[in-house]
Amino acid sequence: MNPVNLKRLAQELNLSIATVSRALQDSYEVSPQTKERVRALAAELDYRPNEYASSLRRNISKTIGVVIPEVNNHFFSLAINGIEEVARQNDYHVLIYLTHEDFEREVAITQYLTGGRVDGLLMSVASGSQEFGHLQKLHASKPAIVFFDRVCDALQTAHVTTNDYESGYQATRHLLEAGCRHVAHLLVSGNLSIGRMRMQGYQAALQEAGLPFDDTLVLSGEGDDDHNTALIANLLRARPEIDGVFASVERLAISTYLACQTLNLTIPADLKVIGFSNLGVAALLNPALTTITQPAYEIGREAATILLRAIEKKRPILPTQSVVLKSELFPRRSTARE
Amino acid sequence: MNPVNLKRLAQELNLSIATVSRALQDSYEVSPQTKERVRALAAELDYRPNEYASSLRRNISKTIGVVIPEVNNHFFSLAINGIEEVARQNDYHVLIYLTHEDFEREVAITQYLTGGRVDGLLMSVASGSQEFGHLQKLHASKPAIVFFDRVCDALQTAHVTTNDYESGYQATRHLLEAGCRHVAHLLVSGNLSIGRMRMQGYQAALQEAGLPFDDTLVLSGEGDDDHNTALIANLLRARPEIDGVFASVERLAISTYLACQTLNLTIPADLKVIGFSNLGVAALLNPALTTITQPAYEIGREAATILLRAIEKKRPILPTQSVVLKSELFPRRSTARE
DNA sequence: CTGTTAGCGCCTTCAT
DNA sequence: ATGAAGGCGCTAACAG
Repeated sequence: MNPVNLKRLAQELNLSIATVSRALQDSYEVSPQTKERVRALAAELDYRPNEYASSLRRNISKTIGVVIPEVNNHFFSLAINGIEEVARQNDYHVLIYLTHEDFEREVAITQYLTGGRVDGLLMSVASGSQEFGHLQKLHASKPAIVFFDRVCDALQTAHVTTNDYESGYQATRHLLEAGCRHVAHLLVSGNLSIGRMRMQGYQAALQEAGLPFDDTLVLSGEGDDDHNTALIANLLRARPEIDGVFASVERLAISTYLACQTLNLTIPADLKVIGFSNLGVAALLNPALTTITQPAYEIGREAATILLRAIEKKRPILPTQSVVLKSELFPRRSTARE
Repeated sequence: MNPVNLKRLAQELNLSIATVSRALQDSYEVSPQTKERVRALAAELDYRPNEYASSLRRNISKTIGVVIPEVNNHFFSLAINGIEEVARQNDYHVLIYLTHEDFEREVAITQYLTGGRVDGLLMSVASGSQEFGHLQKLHASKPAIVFFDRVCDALQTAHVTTNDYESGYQATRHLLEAGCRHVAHLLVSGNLSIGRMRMQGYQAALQEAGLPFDDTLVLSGEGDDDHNTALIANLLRARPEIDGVFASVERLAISTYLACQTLNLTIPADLKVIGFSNLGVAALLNPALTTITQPAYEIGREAATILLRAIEKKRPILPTQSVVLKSELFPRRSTARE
């Protein structure tokens, strides 16, 4: 059984390969009758073009890559959901790579990607990344890049983010208004743009309330969950005056909850907690956890849309195309998927 | 600036393209000195092979596809985590496709994949899929397929599953031993293998306890979360004798919880609930939710390992290579990622 | 050990 | 409206 390719179709129809190719692309310079004949046989034999050949020839892969820290996280899951949606609508394929917050892996992956495998890239940088030579090299090599959530400012391209400064400010104010006077702040990494923005919001709210900024109340939780939980427990034990916690990511909010369990602290009676979270259900299951939810699905859609549009138009992406979406305070539900 | 390809390297080194190619593949029939010269220049120019050309020529793409219902779900997220891990270790790329439990999409995706874009496929079928002609056609066309969790028996290949019958039995027994006499069962779809197995375990436990199987206590929740929650609330309202619920998937367990809230029922005082869940944190955040956790990460690793091994050896996958892993009852944590 | 040659399947001038 | 021919970048068989 011969493989079903253009050659085979051409032979069976007594046409040239070129004509068959054109017919399948619905070229205007092929007669309607011929088109019909070609299409009929293609359907009958279930012809599928070899996309690798096409990619090689046209230097376009119809594939985008998604590079994120992890997928086991509602924010990124929902974002992928949005990305995949847009990709499929435009007949693009989605390759996925996980950095696990590890700089080395991120570098390895970007190298892996230099070489035309993808037409574009959607990326949220790892918390350990401080240096961006690998991204610059990649960007120079070809693919368009759009950052979402965790941004890299060193590249001349668009970002899709949320109003992190404002959210940090509002979250902190929420605690202050509830009567807190010693608010701790938990963040993943001071390297990350989102961490910095949220922290600035936190500082602004404190300042506005006439409270001092105490950097010993700021904790950076970069390890695994158990480690972070222990760190938080230590902090709470050492500083009993802490009456509020603003967790800048979901996992730290949960670790805070667990730390409170071990210390027999009740939320929100003993300690008020507010945290970023896209795990809508967790908030529902435990109303004591106050949350800020990012529109993750929309972020994914938005980022993918900008990327694909730029690819199709073969135009570089400009920073001016960046988009800032709004997070939702105290949401009742996680973002729906469609 | 010329593109950096084999031709370019060959010219600059006064070698033939073939020799350069061989040198980069560390072929034994190239002198060490030449290899070194080639490697040095390749590194200097940051040469990256064009993988599409290579794929075209060798008819191997070093890419696998993952087709799953959704990613915004801890089970699948963790599975992807495991899959990506194994793939990267073996220098494979991972394409991802979401069916959203929709049969039509599943068919469209499989057609999309017929044509050599992937060497293999990892798949968990959509709940709406009852007919598997699309999968058989795909399988016949080329790529190796391994099913995980939601299996398709119609294909002659391996599955990676968990001990669903046993888990269903144990979950139901857990409720019976806690004194329940009217245990409802919630499942996604009677079409799915996992649904059937878990239900059989449920029935076996009832039978063993001398209780009748009442199919009006079995609810199939195929809609969205709000819809399911309403269905469950209706059931609980109409049948106040229900004192236990066995939810066969996480989302239904959560919907049960929400339904109880609207009815002012307390778990576990008024109603005992046990559910499959990979959302370890949710269970931690609400200890009233008793859970069964599948080793999702290991399932992903296992499935990917079987698939890649078969691809590398160019051997068909046999049903005898199937693996059954064990779910964990009442776990303290979700499966770690590494 | 190295080079020459012939494609993989597809697209795209250029010619008719 | 159709065909012939060349080449995308790489690999593999065959020479030497």
